[in-house]
Amino acid sequence: MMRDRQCGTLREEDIGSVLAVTGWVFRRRDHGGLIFIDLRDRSGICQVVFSPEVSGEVHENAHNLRAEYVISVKGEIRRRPEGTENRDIPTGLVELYVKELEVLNESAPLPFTIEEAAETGETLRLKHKYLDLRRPELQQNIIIRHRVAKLIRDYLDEHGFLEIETPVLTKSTPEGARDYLVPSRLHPGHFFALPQSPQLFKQILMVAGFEKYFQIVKCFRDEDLRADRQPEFTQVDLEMSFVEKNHIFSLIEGLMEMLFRDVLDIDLNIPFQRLSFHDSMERFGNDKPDLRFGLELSDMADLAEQGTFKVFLDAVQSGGKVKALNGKGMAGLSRKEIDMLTEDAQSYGAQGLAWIKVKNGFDSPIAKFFPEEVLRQMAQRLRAEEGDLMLFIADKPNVVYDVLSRMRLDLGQRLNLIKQGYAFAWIVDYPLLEWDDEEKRFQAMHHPFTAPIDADREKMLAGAAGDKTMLSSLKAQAYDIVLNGNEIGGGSIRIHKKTVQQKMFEILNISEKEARMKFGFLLDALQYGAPPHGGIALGLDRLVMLLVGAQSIRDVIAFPKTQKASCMMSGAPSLITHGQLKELHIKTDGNFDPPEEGSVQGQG
RNA sequence: GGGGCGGUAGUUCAGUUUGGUUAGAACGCCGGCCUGUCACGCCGGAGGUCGCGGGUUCGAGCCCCGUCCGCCCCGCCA
Repeated sequence: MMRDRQCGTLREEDIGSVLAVTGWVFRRRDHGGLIFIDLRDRSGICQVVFSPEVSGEVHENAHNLRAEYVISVKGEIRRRPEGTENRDIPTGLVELYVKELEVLNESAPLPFTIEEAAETGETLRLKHKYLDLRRPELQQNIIIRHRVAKLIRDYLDEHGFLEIETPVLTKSTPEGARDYLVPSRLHPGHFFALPQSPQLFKQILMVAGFEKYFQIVKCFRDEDLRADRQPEFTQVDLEMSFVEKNHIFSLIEGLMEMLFRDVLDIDLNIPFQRLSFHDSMERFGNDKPDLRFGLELSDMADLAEQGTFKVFLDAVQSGGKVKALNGKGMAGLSRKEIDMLTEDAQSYGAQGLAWIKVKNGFDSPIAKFFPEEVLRQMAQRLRAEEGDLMLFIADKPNVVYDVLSRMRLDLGQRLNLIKQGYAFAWIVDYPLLEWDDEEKRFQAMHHPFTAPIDADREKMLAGAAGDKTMLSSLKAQAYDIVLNGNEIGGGSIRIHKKTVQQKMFEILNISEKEARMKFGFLLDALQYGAPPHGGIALGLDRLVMLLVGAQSIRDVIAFPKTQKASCMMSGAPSLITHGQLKELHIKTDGNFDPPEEGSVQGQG
């Protein structure tokens, strides 16, 4: 080892010892006489001192040190002179007086300084990700990510789970997201797909009798990116046999409890609250509510019907909804400010925004359409008091939910309602199916292997595949886990009987031939004694993002991709040679000018 | 595919509204001075394809058209 200790570990008890440390020159303060350097390694920083009184030669050489040079220094640990201690850092009571200096490597001037990297444009940081990652904050994120993964492995191991790998080169399944495809050289015209998740394989592992499987695994989806979505991301994927959803819930609750205690020293309240999909939509407008604050939606349809405001009446009569939020203390808003709220609502898809100020009675352009008593009941239902602003959206149900759920988040922020902390919830009783108006058929809301709730199984098996009302009413044994308004995982109890699975395909209008072609291996497996089973997949990137308080999962992924799914550092994706294309039996249709054989590949 | 914001020195930004002399600041970098600093200080210096292409104009960082890249969002995706 080139060093005796790590920089961040030096303490008072080391005073008098002669030790070697290595690291990067973080900051230098060259006084001409004395030279101070903050030396940084993974553990932290310590101050090293070059004094001509210790060694004239070493002191002379130290003038040439620059930012991010990698050095090894050896010398005596001394107590800092009284009054010069730095109480802000753990090593601040001591310093290393350098007797020997070795420059292990020099560094070119940096494109951005390590300490100010956080304020540097992301393009540049992504291009030089190795420098961005030198920042203590980002390094901490990656270290915590490691710890989380390690804790999860240990926890699941203790609970009898086996980590089993599944193929990365697998079969394309057109359901769900767009696949990343990999051409097969040995099968011209054929393609592998990178897995969107190991769904089918983990179910087959249950049929194989492993009972408890897990994997921390990369998944791939060729869809557009967001701050919390990358084309390749990591799932904590698990599956269990002989379980009901409650078993999965308590397993995951125990896991979260352990993680939050270990990483954040926070005691979570378990079990987490459960909310049906229906209630979540009615109360919060979406199925990933941020439960750190109230500001719930209230249904106003019955009261709206007692007035003569045409927009409200039309909405109710055409099967829509009228719902409202209470803008606490917002009655003082000017007309212009309310117009801005209206613009927000419109940008979220609403036709308009109706409002009533509770201020010396009821102040609103639409107040005249309602009897005083109805207005009072509206206020009562919203718990609106003098000084509040009632905000209404009337439209098709999905528009009302969508607009108000977003306005709820906006107002929560604006009114500073969002409390510090971590609010978990299970969202349960999802509809099994979802009508796809474009394709005029039902889609599986979760995926086609999700079982209906026990109470609905017979109804599903007996019903006609075209019975829209019946099919819409079926509930699934599917569940999502939500944290502070983020979906961090989801899963279901699966169908383990071939007859039910076949019925499911029938409902989804997938022919037997088509089902065989796409999922034949699963159907085969299901007929040989498949146990009841179910599981869940957690988004590791999002979970770590929330644990470290990052704004984007890019900050918890060592080498993330840009919004256009390219890697600024490596230049991927890149053109390939004619020879490579030919070997794969692929012709591209554009004039992309692939590089010639043997030529150096361009960097984007 | 669509909407919004951004791209000017190594970096972060100002300058764009209203086109006009030599495009500025801070930090960083280079040189000098400095023995208790910790964002060290002081003095001096270098550093620019104003993302790229085209257009309008006597004249474009600024106006117009196109295009590329990054970020946020919708669609998409669980």
